[in-house]
Amino acid sequence: MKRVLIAMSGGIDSTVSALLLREQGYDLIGCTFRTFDSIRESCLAKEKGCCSIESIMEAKYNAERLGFKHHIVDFRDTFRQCVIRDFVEEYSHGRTPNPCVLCNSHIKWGKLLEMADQWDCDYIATGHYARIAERDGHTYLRCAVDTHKDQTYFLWRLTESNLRRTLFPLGDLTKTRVREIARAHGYEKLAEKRESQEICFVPDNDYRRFLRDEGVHVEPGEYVDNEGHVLGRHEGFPFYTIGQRKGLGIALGSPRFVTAIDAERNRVVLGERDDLLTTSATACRAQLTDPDAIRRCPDVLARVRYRSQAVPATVEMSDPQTLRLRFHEPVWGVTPGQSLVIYQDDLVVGGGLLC
RNA sequence: GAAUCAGUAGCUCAGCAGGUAGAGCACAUCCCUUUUAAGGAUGGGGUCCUGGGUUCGAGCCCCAGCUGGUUCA
Repeated sequence: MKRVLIAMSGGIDSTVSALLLREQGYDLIGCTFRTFDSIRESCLAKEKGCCSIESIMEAKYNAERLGFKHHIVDFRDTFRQCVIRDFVEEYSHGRTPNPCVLCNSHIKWGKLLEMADQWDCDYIATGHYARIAERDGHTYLRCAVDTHKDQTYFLWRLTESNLRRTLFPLGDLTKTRVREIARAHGYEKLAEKRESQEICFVPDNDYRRFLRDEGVHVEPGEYVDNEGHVLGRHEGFPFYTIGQRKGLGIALGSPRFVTAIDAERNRVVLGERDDLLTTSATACRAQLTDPDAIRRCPDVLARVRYRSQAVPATVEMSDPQTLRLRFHEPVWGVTPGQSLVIYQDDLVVGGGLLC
């Protein structure tokens, strides 16, 4: 009997995943990470985040109810080292990070696989909406059947060896179906639960407050236009992101968007919506499943933000670490720090960090 | 000092034979969403500079004042 270590958050997706795997006859061990302490009052007042103590206990309870062992593992130090530090660093440099991408590769897969070895597990499993597929002898991440819930964007950093030991029980299911399964098994409350939607270590959804608490230096600066004319004052560049419109607190007659962030001079550049259209982009720290395949066939679909439309593009590789993309149509809001994920058909063929 | 223009929602402005006000932007809430955003929907907001006067009735007319801009001396 194959043994699977399943990551459980206490939410519906991982619980249904466990349920399905058990039905498929796997021997399960459950595991929940303790990644962060949300001790802020403002956080406690809000709904419990996926990493709250309540969720951890719920995960444990669900595992026991399903009849398998469950471990709570304290990764607070590692999480801070890998994920939070990068998050704070990136914002401090005027960039906009994807903490989930780092967490997935370092914590979820990195640590989970170590533990899988420790506990003699053949596979690890999570409740992500994604699939795995083979092509030309390579193992690829593949989009979920439920395109609306597809989470491959956050998983692009997983390696082939990661994927070969991974099971995604929800990849072929729609969210609606997952809810039905939960209900059918008596998990009524879980089925009704809202989608979690905030950064897990920022349960009150106020990342600005979080940055302040983490000691990021923030001081007011100037809004300027493309020519450098001063338009007004902002609260400090780390509080803004490319493409942001709301919360600028400045009225200039027509909608303005953040088009650039100048961390050096603490300036935030505002422009019109169309100023954010580009036909090229560069991504660093790139990763390709099969670089040769991309050289042979460099036409891809590129996604520049989670849930944004993937656009046809051509990849030019200068060095293995860097991807240069030429979009066949303008894309809006390329943002340094965000992930670039490239697809061929519904396979994730690579990704990188936009710069 | 004189002449002149302006003073209406947080901002920029529109309004009219004189009948107790509107638009864009901003802002708030909700929807969407395991990042930041975007997008969609809904909504809150105004002593119409002040004081008099004319009128059944004034943001709109008249007088005075205050404030700001411009021009002339």
